[in-house]
Amino acid sequence: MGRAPCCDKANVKRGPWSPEEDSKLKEYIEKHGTGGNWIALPQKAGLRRCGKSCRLRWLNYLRPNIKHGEFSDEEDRIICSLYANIGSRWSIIASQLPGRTDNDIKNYWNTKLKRKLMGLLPASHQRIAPYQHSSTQNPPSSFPSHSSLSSSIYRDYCNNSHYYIPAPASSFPCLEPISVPSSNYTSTSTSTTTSLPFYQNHDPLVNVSPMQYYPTTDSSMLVFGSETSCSSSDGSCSQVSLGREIKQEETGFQNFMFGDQHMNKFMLSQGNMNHDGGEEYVNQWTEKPNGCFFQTQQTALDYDIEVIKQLISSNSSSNNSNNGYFSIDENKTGEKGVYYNY
DNA sequence: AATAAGGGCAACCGCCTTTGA
DNA sequence: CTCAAAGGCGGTTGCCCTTAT
Repeated sequence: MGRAPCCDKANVKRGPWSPEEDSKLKEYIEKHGTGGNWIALPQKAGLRRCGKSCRLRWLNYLRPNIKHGEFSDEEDRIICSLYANIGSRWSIIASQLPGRTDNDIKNYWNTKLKRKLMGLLPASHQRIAPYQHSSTQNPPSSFPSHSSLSSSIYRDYCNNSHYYIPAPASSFPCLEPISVPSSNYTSTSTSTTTSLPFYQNHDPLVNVSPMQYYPTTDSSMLVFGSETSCSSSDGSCSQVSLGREIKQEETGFQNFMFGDQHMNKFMLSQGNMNHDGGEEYVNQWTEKPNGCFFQTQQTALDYDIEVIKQLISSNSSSNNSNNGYFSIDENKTGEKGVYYNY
């Protein structure tokens, strides 16, 4: 026994929208709004369409300020950065690109950008990270300090130093912090569209999914690695681990374990200007009693194109219906979360 | 010129989440 | 608190156009 259909499929028109239908829908919404009820809208607007279809048509095509056409390098960069961190969360990615719809970005990624990354970028244009360890090397035994990693790498990358081979202008110039609207992620967030800096989890010791980034009740922190649901009454939280487990022996800072894939590090962070106008790099990792790491400052947004490539590869080879990026394992529960302030 | 193959994109499908009665 | 309806989202499909043979 399946779910009841949202509309009478036999009596609704499907397929491409005609200009007449477009103008009817547009006119109706401009005059009356959506009324908060898409299901009832088509009838009121005199359309023989499913409400969902109307919604999609409006959101993806008819609503004002929709941008169509070529994506800029800047947009490419943002898409890649976010994809590297959160995977195919198109609506979130779209929220960072004014005028672009999730559908647009999804199509663009699947048809062009992915190919661009996988096929057109010559190896010589891909970044060579100085800290990238070989598979025979032992991973760092302890959590690294900031100075050895993010900030210097970021500067080097931006300056096209010997650590990095300059990328073509059309690929990925120096990256900058990206924020995501907090309202998307947790019931503890406000309804405003305040943006939160968007960080990759670096804690190798926990069962982690970079897709999870929740503002906590402490507004200065983000929690990674676990889906946190807090009951409104007592404030207690249960956490459901969503990521695939990271093997203990693969706990190097720059190496995540996603399924069977080693992932080179990538990171997003936030610059902090000091009084001299220069950037201040004071990343400090502090382990809390509960095993969570806190980073007090971080300055670089950085990722390795290999990360994206491997994500693409793992996606395409995965049988997981959940887009192959991260599977939700609801049977796993954990107490650990990783907190970052910003 | 005809046809096949590939690419691009709008639209649909179905699942999950949210909302409100 | 429960449950159904609606909204939202990501994955997939299928049509149309372009390019290659």
